[in-house]
Amino acid sequence: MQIQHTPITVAIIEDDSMIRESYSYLIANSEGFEVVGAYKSYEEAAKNFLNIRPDVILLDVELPGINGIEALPKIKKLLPTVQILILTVYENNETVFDALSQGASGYLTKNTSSNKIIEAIKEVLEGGAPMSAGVARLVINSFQRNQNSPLSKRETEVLENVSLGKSRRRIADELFIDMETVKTHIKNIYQKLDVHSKADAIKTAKENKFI
Amino acid sequence: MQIQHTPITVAIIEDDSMIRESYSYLIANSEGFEVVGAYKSYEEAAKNFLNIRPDVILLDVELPGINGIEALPKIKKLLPTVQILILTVYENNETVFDALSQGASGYLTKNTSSNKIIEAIKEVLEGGAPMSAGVARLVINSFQRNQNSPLSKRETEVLENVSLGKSRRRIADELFIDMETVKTHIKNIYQKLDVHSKADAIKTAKENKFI
DNA sequence: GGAGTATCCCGCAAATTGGTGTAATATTGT
DNA sequence: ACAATATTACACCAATTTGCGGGATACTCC
Repeated sequence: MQIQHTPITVAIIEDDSMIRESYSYLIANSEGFEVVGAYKSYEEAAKNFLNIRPDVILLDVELPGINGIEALPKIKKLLPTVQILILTVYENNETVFDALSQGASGYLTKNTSSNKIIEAIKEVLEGGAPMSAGVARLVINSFQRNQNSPLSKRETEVLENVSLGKSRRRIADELFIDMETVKTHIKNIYQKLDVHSKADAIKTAKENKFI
Repeated sequence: MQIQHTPITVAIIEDDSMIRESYSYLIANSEGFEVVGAYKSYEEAAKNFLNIRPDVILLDVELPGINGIEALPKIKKLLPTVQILILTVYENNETVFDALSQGASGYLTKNTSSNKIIEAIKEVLEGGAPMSAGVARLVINSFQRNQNSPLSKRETEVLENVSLGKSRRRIADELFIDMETVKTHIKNIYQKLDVHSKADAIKTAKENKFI
């Protein structure tokens, strides 16, 4: 029941006309919101973006022509300050992380309820990052270390430095130990991980979240 | 208004008795929830954990003795399936990422409203990852690439592979190009980033989110 | 007391790295 | 269509790094 001096302007890019229109209807009928564009492809949207300048864009991933992920950086280039919310059925690792790394500020799956979408639009404009539960868990899991690492604390530290591209000499200097010690640690790391090279050690360690 | 056959059991570790008791009261008076322990330190909690086995733990970061971050892996070891929610005033990068990498399943700041805390407990048990808006944004920002990278697509690809510890030969093989080409790319990368070594290139690129 | 961790030492062959050039072809933006 | 970038490739060189083999001392935790 608050007075909105300037309504929040929203654009939608979604190829399914049913979904597109239902979102349009939902948002247009929410107090303080205005739908300033609804398009079925990035190409169609791009023609009008510079005139309409929405605050928030709801973006589908599976689109004809340029898909949502590819569209993200292009949109950001045209409208650097716009907040982009992904709205899709895809909830697999790769799509989520690609979208986030390309500049999405939020990620909702299509089973999200109407009022949660409205909430999400408000939240993203207040500096939040709305995510569906499953997406949030994916994201958080990506940070979690394996608690059962076979590597000791020091070994983990050494391998982390190796993964930053540092040479043994440099690691030794930074950890205030002898290069021979670093050598021994790496030798032991290789043995524990059953690998025979830097690259394989980093790969195995990352896959198992030891580093 | 649904029937809870087995209430959700919650434990709280929080040194401020005011806050601890107010959370206890709040949760104990919510339908379907039971507070099975409220402690002012990890040490105190650890004595009782194996008997009470809560579903969810609300954990403060600033604690006397072992702090919340250090307590996380210890709790996980005692109770591998428990869901831990961090509840704190700290919202800086380091604390958030430390907590998540040590196994926290959610991160709430202390200005979170009562019913949002109850929501968060439910959410985390349903496989979600409740976060305050600011924390969510921190987490999402950590994924975002810099859109103004001076590196070309191929150069970025090469540098990513370098950062995985791969040798030039191996990168060449995997990208189906000559090793000399990889060398040229690396040469150009060094020039663009104004560095003279692998480690510095990776460091600069990561700091600026080029990779 | 034994297992694991952390530290340091030696030697050696093979591979990798970083620097200096040059240059053809392809792609992209205006 | 032109200019700038990007991508590809080649040559020569010195220095450094890497991975593997062996062995040693000391400290901690259970």
